[in-house]
Amino acid sequence: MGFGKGHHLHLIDGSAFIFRAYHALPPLTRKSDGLPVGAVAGFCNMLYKYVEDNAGPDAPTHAAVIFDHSGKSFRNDLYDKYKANRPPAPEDLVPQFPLTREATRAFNIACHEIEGYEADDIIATLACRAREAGGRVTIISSDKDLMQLVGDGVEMLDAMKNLRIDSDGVAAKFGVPPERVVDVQALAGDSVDNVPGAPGIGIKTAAQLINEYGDLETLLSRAAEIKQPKRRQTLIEHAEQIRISKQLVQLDCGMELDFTLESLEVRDPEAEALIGFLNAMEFRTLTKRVADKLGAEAPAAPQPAATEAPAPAEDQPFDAEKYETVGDAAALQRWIDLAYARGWVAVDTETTGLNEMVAELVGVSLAVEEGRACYIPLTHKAEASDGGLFGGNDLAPGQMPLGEALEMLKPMLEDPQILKIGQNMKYDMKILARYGIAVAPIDDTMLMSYAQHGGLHGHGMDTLSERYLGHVPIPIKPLLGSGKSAITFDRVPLEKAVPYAAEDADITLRLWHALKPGLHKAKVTTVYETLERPLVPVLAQMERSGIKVDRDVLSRMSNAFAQKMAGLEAEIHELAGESFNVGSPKQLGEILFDKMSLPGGKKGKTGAWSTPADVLEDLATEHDLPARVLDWRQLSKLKSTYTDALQDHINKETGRVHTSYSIAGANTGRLASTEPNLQNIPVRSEEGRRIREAFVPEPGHVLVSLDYSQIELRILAHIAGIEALKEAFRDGQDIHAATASEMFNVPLEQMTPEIRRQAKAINFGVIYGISGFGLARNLRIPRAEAQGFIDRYFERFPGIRDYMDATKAFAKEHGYVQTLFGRKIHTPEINAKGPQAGFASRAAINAPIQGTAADVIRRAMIRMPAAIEGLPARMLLQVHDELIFEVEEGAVDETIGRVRDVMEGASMPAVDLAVPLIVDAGRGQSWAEAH
DNA sequence: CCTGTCACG
DNA sequence: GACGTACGTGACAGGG
Repeated sequence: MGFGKGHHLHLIDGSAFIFRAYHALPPLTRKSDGLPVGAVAGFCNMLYKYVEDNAGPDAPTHAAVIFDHSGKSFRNDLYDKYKANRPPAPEDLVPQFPLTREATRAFNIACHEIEGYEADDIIATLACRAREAGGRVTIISSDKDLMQLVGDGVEMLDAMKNLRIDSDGVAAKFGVPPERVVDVQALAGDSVDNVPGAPGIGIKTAAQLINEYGDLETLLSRAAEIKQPKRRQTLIEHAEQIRISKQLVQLDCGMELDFTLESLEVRDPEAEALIGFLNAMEFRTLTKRVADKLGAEAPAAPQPAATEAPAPAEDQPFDAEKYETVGDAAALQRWIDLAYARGWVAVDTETTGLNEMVAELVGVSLAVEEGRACYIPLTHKAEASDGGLFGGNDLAPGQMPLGEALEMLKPMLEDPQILKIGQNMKYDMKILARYGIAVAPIDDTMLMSYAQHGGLHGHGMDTLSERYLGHVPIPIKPLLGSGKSAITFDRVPLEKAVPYAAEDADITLRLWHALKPGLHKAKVTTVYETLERPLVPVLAQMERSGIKVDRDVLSRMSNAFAQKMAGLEAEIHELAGESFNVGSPKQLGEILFDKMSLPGGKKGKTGAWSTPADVLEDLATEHDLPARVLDWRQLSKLKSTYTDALQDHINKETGRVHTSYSIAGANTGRLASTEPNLQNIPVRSEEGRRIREAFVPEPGHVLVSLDYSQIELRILAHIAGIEALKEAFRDGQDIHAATASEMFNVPLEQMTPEIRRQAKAINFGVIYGISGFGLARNLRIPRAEAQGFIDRYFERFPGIRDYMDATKAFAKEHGYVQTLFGRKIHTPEINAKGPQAGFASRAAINAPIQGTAADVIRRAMIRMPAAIEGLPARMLLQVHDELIFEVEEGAVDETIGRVRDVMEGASMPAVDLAVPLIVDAGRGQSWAEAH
């Protein structure tokens, strides 16, 4: 069969697969002989996933995996320094290269490489030929060098981000259409491949020039006309170098191939060959999975006798004596070389504080294997000779100059070939970003723990170290002291700082070894790789962006609140007949329940009166004093938590407020916002909502807010399979009114706000694991009546009860529940008896729903930087179902369009929801207007 | 440091 | 049959 119209060719960039697999996995070795096979294992898993993902209606008719041939390519003849700054492949990866070819053939997928050419050239030639023959092409790679091929039936697919890149995507990245990409690359050059380009010209400028002059040759021939003297000179001076650069980046579409397009036709895998190979590699899980899939029997694998020990026993004891203090360039270079030899390094930064937007770098520690770690002190202060309390500002001796050390570390920290391992890497990334270093790629032990043990325990370093290494880390407290006499880390003497700092990196590396295999065992690798790890750089960027807050607006509100509160306080004291602290529930309770003998008082655990708002609200119908207290409390809350406190969070340098998001804080997968919490800025009361007027855009910009409409109810409808709910959502109905209509037999056109309100409360109750008591309290109706509502609800939507029962049963059996994307939320209390059991079972019912919604918006956020690249728009905040952007005035509509597309399609392609996700958008000169 | 209260989704 | 319950967070003030 010839290749032609209607055919679809997939071209997989094999080398990219290998390197990704290699860095994504710990250094696995084959049990029987110690052959390193980690990259092969990852490669096979990726191929397997690829085959699974591409079995659908859009399946390719032809496919091939293309590899780079070892050795030099024809480009080295053009330019001897081409790719000269690439480090050699890691030692333990080299023997795995031929094995990946074998693996590809075992999957019965065509596999090619040609001496003297790079994979990109073979891919280019095949893509051109397939296009000429009238077929479609998908290139599975994220390599920007391949983007020049896109267009006219050729697309790219970034398998890691699950992102399709078409002409528009290329244009968004390079600012020019695909056919002009080489021109831009020739000008901008590429530091990774060592393509020189034109010095001082980056992608932005290059695109601008190309768009102005049409193409590179025209530009170079008319370079004399360029207005900016610098640019003009650069282009004239480096014309030859730019032409060579173009040859370097230009892919060869016309090379000779020793095989035909036809020969790439997709073939079914042959069970025997594939299983044979996997078994020989001793990949037990994958062998079994493939065998199940192909309906064949997994051969008896050489079973290791050992039981599955959770964490490998540590044979290297912790020994602070072995940690090295790095004080000069030669020593630092040795550690950098060690990192390159391994391909990974654990990194930890020491700073002057916990606030990454303010703290200054004090030192960096590295670890390359268990027990082998160093600390590079950089800005430790000398101890004062007179023994003064604060010491001087002179630097302690024996430290490398900060600039020199960072200059040496930067290439390694940014090298895509070196995996940087950290515990809570967002912190270190943010610190280093302020010194011009963009750390990547990363692994994060905190997130590895969260992905596999969310709900079981905390994920801080101390907890993890004790649990998985049996080692209590050196506490920081004695080093820094506390209270007034506390010092910052740069004042800690080196002999104490080194053991502490180096140990942190050592622990992190050991945790990585201990936790990495567990990801696969717990089947949460995808969760970690698609929902946790890629969020780190996205959040780091958002937090560094911050949001502008108008201090004057807040300050005026604070004053107004203070005045009103003073008035209320006087009234309250008058009504009470005595002066007391209105803010003390204890004292207030004594006034209300002892002195005035009002009913409904309850005492808390401490024996003090409890005075929550709902109790005061009941009393307020009869008495003025509790009514005034409620007003006072609202103002007090707004003032102390928002209008006062927010002002203290305005960063001196940026004039903006920078929250910090905990990725591993909430059990369900939600983020949590701290210092300050920008996820609980008031909105429900009119008075509180005005606080949002203080959140403003920069001049010439607009705040844009996009939020998911009813996302949790939609997910409930999908998960529990409630036909009536699904239909209502598909028809775009008012969901609470539709629920009310169904439950109370009221036609939609006769719906009253009161009936709708009750249905709304029930809908939310269901998400929370409804109880008659809870609903009764929320709606302020008798418990029996509330129970009647619930019974009727279950009758009309029987799928709900089934879902609740099934979820509880699953949790009881497995000890966890799952979201649609595979996130596990552990429910250790589910089998307890006593009141905890009730809590645990409601939490278990809620977790898949809340957690799936959290996963959806995480996916949207991870895709967002690519989606808005090139637009003058920044993502600033996330509030669970809402994303807030700051956008230049002219780009608002375009931004809303792109963001909405990403958000509404965020579940795809992993989960195809049975209901549409709908996103509402708003814009304005404040958050109040935009929301 | 714990508890109560209340802001958000 | 009684008991106690809506899910998930973080910040602040009071009080020991």
